[in-house]
Amino acid sequence: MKAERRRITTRELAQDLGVSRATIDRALNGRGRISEETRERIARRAQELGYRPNLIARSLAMTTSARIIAIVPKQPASFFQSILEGIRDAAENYADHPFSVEIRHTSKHDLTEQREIIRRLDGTTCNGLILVPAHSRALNSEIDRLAGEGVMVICVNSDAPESRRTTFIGQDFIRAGRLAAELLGKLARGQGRVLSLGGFPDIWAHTQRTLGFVRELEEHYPEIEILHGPFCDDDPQRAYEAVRGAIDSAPPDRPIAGVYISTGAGSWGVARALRENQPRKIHFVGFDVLPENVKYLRSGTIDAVVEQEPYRQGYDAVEQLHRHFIERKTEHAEYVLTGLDVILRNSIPELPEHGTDQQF
Amino acid sequence: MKAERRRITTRELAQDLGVSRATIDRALNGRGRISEETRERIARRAQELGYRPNLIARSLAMTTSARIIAIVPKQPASFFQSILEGIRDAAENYADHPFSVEIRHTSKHDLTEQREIIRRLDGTTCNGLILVPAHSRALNSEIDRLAGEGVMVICVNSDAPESRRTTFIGQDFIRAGRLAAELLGKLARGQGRVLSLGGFPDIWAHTQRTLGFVRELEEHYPEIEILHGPFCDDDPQRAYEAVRGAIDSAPPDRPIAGVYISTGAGSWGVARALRENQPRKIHFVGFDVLPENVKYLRSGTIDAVVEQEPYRQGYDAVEQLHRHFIERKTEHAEYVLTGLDVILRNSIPELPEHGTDQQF
DNA sequence: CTGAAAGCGCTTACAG
DNA sequence: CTGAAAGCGCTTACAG
Repeated sequence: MKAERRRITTRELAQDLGVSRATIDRALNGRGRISEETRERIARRAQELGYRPNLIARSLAMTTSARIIAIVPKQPASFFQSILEGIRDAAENYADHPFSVEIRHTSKHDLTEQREIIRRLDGTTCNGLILVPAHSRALNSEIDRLAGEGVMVICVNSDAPESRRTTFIGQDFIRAGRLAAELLGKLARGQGRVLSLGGFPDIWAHTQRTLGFVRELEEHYPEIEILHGPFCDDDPQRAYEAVRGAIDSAPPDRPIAGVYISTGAGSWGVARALRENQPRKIHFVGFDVLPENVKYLRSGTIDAVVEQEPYRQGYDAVEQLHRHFIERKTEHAEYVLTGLDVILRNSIPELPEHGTDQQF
Repeated sequence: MKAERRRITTRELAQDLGVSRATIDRALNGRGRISEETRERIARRAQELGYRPNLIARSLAMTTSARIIAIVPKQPASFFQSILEGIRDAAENYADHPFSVEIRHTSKHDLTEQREIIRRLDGTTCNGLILVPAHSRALNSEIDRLAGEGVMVICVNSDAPESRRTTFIGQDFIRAGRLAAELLGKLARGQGRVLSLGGFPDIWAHTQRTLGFVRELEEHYPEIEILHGPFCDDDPQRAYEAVRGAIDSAPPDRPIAGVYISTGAGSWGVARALRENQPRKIHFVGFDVLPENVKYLRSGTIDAVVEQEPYRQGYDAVEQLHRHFIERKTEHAEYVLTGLDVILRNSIPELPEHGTDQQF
């Protein structure tokens, strides 16, 4: 890049020190028997001469491969497809390296099924695990067992924050909720009643977003009254009913001015209820660029969604594992924050290729 | 990744066909003398057996290196720093490949200086060029000359659309303008007068954004009246004065409800004028996450900026060149669209590390 | 027009 | 505890 001199090789380093290249390898990569004295001498000299291994040569020479397993739900396809593509593209990118990514599917985003797969894994069958945890706590013991066996576990999209997973890759959920509140507050001009709906009570992403949402309104839009609605899991139908109920039972002099829900699939349930409530305009900020949500964004029923870049989450997870196993980086950020994008109608270029999951 | 069988090598392919590996290489990589007949036979068989070269082995073996030159302005640092970091990080990522990226700085984003550097380049000194064109047309003949000599030219951040550059990496400017209009229209609830200010008349990014802005308002917010203001180049002071003038001369019964400007540096000039106009709230959507704009986002004077992911633009430019020279991909998208993000106060995690350029 | 052989910078049995 | 040598899958002079 800069006018840096050609990098030094193990051969030159070996010659300089009067030892063999095999010894260099043992010293620098901690393999097998070597006297502490020579190890240290070699390490120091390598440092002095600025030795850095040629990673592609290493990759070409290595005989054993790091085995990564990624557990990804099949449904809802419109959401997990993007994470999957990110994982696949990154894996293909590293296809020539001693590094393989195998994908295991669960039928849906379900704790029991996910736990079954993880139970059968151990430190001899894989070196790394990519996971979208279906529960914020219930997988901790399995994750911790794997971590104890030397498996590097990465949580993607949602987190198991108290487990021994190495890294979480995804949204800063608190800020995501705050962002939705900020926009909703602006659109409502800081006035009126806003209905706040929950997702799953046991999914970290959902609870944290609502926390951020409420905090932001309280701090910056004190005149907005928050109407706390029920958890709707990730179920559009329940979200639909909750919104209908709130609209119908609101006193005429204090109507609903805005709606919030902390989940992507719930968002289009909310949107359907609001569409039926035309022509009264109720502001609504949801989550995730799902095909159903895009439809309502186009028609104006959804003002905006906050997006989390699922493709990049998948891609970055593989990259992080590559950095660990191939580049042998030892430091790993606990949080890799991706995607906190406000998506409006004009943010969407065209319909995503994959179809929708259901006829809702 | 999947349970794909081990990839076939040149050695096996050669054995299968009863030729040498050198011949395989000549056939597949179009090097030197080879009879059309054997070339075709080898190509067909390679296809049948699904041969794909091991790219890291290739990189390790190659003796000549692709030379990439990137021309990046030093000022304004707060903006170009990010592009530069993207370029540097990507280049470092490929440090072991026969692929070098050299950065040449201009002092500011200036046509004359930029053209001087390009004039001294040719097909023997470099293979690829990364450029943030300082003019939408005036560099065309130099770009075309380089393209004619086999240099792959990539425009980043702004475009020279009628030149023979291979790819433009950056925003869809029309949509960026539309997005700003959509948000401003929503915030103003489709009512009132909106002042639209220009940037440089010769920078593609600026003119196209304003085009998109005007179209969106006309199509979706027909009741908004557009007040067409002057070009302010990229000068905060001129933007400041234009806004002051418009506010002062607006008739009391038809005040300014919103402001738009198509440039990032202009945005903080607008914001300063609006801050002085407190407490009347005038909506404002600008461009780019510059430190000065972040300040006004925090205080609420700027409602939002539309962001273009400069880091990624730099990174992707290097990656595209790598794909061409190392992976030898022959197809290249003419447009790689990055960053069309709406940034609100809560989108910003913390102040960027680098300082500001001037005391404005 | 084609092939045999050396080499890129590492890792890894194998021998001592 | 240490070294000599083969090998990863390509490219590239060199020879024919």
